[in-house]
Amino acid sequence: MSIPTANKPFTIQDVARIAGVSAMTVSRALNTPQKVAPDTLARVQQAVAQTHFVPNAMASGLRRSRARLVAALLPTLVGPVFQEMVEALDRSLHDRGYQLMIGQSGYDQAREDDLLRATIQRRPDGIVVTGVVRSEEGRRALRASGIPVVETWELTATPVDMLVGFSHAQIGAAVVDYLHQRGHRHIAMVSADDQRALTRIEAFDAQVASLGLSRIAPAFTRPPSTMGSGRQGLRELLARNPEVTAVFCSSDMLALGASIEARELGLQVPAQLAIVGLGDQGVAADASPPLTTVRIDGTQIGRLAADMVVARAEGGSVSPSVVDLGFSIIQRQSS
Amino acid sequence: MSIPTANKPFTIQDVARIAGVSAMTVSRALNTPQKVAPDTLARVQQAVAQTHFVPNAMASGLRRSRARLVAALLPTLVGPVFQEMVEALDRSLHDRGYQLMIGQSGYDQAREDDLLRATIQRRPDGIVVTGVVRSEEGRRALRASGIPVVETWELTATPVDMLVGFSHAQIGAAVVDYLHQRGHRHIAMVSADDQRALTRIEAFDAQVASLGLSRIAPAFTRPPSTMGSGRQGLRELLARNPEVTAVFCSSDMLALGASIEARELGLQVPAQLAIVGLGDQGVAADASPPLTTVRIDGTQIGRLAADMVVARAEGGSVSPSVVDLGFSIIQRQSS
DNA sequence: TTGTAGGCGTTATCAC
DNA sequence: GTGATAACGCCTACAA
Repeated sequence: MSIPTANKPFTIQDVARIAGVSAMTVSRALNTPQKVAPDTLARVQQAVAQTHFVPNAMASGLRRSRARLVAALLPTLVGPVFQEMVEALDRSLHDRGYQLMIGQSGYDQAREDDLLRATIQRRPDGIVVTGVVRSEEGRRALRASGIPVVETWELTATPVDMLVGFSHAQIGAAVVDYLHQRGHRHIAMVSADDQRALTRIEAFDAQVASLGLSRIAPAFTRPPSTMGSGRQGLRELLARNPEVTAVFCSSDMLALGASIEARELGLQVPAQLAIVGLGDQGVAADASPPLTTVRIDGTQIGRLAADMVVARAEGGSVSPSVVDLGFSIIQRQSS
Repeated sequence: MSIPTANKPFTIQDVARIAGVSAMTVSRALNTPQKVAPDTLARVQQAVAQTHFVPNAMASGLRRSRARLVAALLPTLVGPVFQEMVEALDRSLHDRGYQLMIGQSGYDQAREDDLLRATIQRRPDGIVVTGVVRSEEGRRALRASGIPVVETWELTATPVDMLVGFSHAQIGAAVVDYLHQRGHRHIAMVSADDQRALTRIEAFDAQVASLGLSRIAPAFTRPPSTMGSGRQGLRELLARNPEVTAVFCSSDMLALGASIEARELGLQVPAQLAIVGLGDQGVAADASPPLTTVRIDGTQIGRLAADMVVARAEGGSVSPSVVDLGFSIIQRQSS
């Protein structure tokens, strides 16, 4: 076997030469086989097979101004939070002949702008962003690029383009109401501290106040949200505020950790401590006790985002271009 | 604001015109700023800022035959198994100016070949595959492409190109030895049924036999490996073989589920049932009790794969081109 | 049904 | 230090 040095791969020209046709005919055989005579087609296919020719997508994308590629930008791949959405996006896009390209931004602003620029460079047919783009720089770059954009997982009055999300403020308030109705008077949060989480916290605190309860400062966790940080968060919270009888965790993994920690501390869930998670990504239902959680339909977000992006990439228009998907509280045994 | 139709984004020509220079000078200003006069540079930068110009990576990639892109192909993004590796890959590549593109293949053969082709089309500077490529078709396509390839997470006598992995057979045997030494005589597996898992099972069974123990059929789970399937797997296993005193789970999420289920069944871990996981991705250490697990250094795999791919993409050679990273059994309280 | 010419946006090369 | 030219590999438009 030869040393795998940069022996240039075959081009459409090479294949054409081997098949005894023009490059254009090879292109047709590959893209619109019905427009090629059967025996010509066979000769081309034979040459393609023989050379293992794979067309160069940079060249065809350049010529067509269509990359058949959609980019998804996520803060992190760690944890189950965005998996449903990515899964659904991937499936939907694949079915329509688009490839999904995933980029990780971290929860860091500079990194996000970097990634945004790198993504725009590839001229994908669409960009799906997790969360809303906050930097003016990033927003302008996106708009100037002319690429269809879907922001997700959050609402905003000023989307860059399209949006499919839900209200974190509503979630914060709804969870307070839910726990209050179930008799809890000392309720608190174990939460990440990203923008979406802060929005929930603000609404949570406001609702606590409007019900005449006293505000308890949340225990903040560092990203990524893991079982371990959930355990630590709950420990800190209860050390500081032992009167707490109910916690709302900003993700199911945190809630799972909190549940484990509660047991370690000798607290019965839900009798002595009620726990509510966020996301509902399987772990919640599979835990013991099964966790009450705020369900976010990631699959639906992914599907809608794919629909929107593809529609616009193919010249259609999308309406409504802003969708609030809402959420629901799934009651299980942890509360 | 204008309707976001396909108003063509600016090209390097537009920027050149605005800055009053040639396209070539803009290109230099962007790529080798030290080679242009300071005031020219300033004029170009001003024009770039004004237009929000972002260079077209398809065009530059085509011209340079370098995409500054590395593709990682994963069976799934669900679950923590490959996260460490992806995280490390992303970080290493980003630091060197490469972008990481992630593709999901599912555990499906046809889908994998599809994804391989789609990936080769983009002409990335390297491809990192999780697991070894099994289809002859896929292997040939990869070799013909001339793209540096790193297979990971597994060993094989016939790598496509480079490889950084570890021996699943050794793991299977080592876990049997470990549990046997700790006095267990009825040991079994709760396992996924992908190729790597099957290799572990085979070696596990062989070692069980060579120690004179009787073989117990594993409980198979469907991908993805979740806590829920771990719970179900253990339930099935114990229903069939109540004599089992130790289980080896093919991932930490399965082990976590098994641990939960054991508790539900009223079994003390580890007194009545020992549990060993695989992966060591945080959840193992954060569980209660903390889980004994076979540690795989995903970070190291990611880093090495990035090193290898970049070295080769930049014309260097890599040696050794096959690395066995090994594994270690981390003893915690579940065994 | 097939082929020829030209250009997508960028950069290597060589000339000034 | 800067610019003109050509070429990367493919496909649109048009011609045969």
